[in-house]
Amino acid sequence: MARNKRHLDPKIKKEEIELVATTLFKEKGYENTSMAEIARSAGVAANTIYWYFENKDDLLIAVLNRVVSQAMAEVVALREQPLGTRLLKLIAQVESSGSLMADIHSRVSHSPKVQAWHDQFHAMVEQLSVSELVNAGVDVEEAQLDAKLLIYVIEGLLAHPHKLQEREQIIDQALKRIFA
Amino acid sequence: MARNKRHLDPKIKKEEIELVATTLFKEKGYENTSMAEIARSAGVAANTIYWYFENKDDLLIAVLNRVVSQAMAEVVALREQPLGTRLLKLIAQVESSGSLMADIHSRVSHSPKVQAWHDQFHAMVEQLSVSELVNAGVDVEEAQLDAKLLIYVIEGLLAHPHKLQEREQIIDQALKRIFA
DNA sequence: TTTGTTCTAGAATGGCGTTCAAGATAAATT
DNA sequence: AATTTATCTTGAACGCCATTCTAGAACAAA
Repeated sequence: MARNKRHLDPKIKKEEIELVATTLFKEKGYENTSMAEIARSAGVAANTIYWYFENKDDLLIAVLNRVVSQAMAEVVALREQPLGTRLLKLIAQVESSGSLMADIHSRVSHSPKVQAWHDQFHAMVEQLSVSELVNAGVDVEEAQLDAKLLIYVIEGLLAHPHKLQEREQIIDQALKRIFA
Repeated sequence: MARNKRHLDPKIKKEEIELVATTLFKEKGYENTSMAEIARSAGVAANTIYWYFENKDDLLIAVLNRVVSQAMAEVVALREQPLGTRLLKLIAQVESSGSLMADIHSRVSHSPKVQAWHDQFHAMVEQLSVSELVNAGVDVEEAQLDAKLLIYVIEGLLAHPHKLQEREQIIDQALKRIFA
């Protein structure tokens, strides 16, 4: 017993755990997914996960990096499209990640690492938004503030359920107010 | 043993539990406060709480009602003040409740009751915001959308740390954009 | 005095994230 | 080829948590 599966490439093992965790976190949310379940789905013992990740929050961060980098790639492919269209697409993307974004916020107070990830992510998004706004003709000084407004509106849209049409209306309104 | 404390007015007992829970939830957040700790602080056995409340989420709802009704009273006292001032005061109020607002969002997916409370609370705040905006001269049709924008911005401010000055700037900017 | 309702608490349950100790496997060194 | 070392894997346990079970105490009504 205590059979070892070293013959399976160990680099794939970590990958597999991240992949399974990504799926489960997206489907059922962070809190509703137990380490035991992740392990079962990945075909390893529960404590094996702890060889690759310090704890559950670290696994969450790995999942987040994975999800964000993929989303970024898909959003970059859409440059040339108008800002509103891209925002809606971005929101749809993030929304397909289920409650992941909400999960981040609820873990921020528990884990300094998640906190750090969150802050950095916010800074990045804010920077991107500012340059988008400046590009679109907003005064440089005000772009900083407008970016925050826009981000908070988007977070609100993500955190609360909306019909697609409602979402479009709200985004339109936000842009209209900013570019009035 | 199994000494009973009936001589202490039982209506005060429930009150005491709610009061202690309010303090602890505000101080340390919902997830970081255990039922055992609440019970200890209230001077009862852990399971006694379950006579008064179905579960921890129900206790949270009782605490929320308590906090909100108090906050509402203090905000009403400020009518006559301009909208921006009142918003800042409101945010300061809510912020003094620690991570309570964030805790709601993180419990919404776990408890249908918390979900219902959250939805109702949102509807109420939205209604109030709409009438504020209409009062302040915003077109009735647009007030609906602007209210959502405003609420999401406020939620964003609550969910993320800001210096007082930053907060004022962001609120000013939001109002400026809406009333442009 | 008896009966019933309201309340209390010790003990147990089951689930969770996490740690421990004991190995198995494969690679590196002799 | 033999031995040591580093890398992995695991069953079993730990401590904490929300919650439930069961027995019974306190009081009110009959």
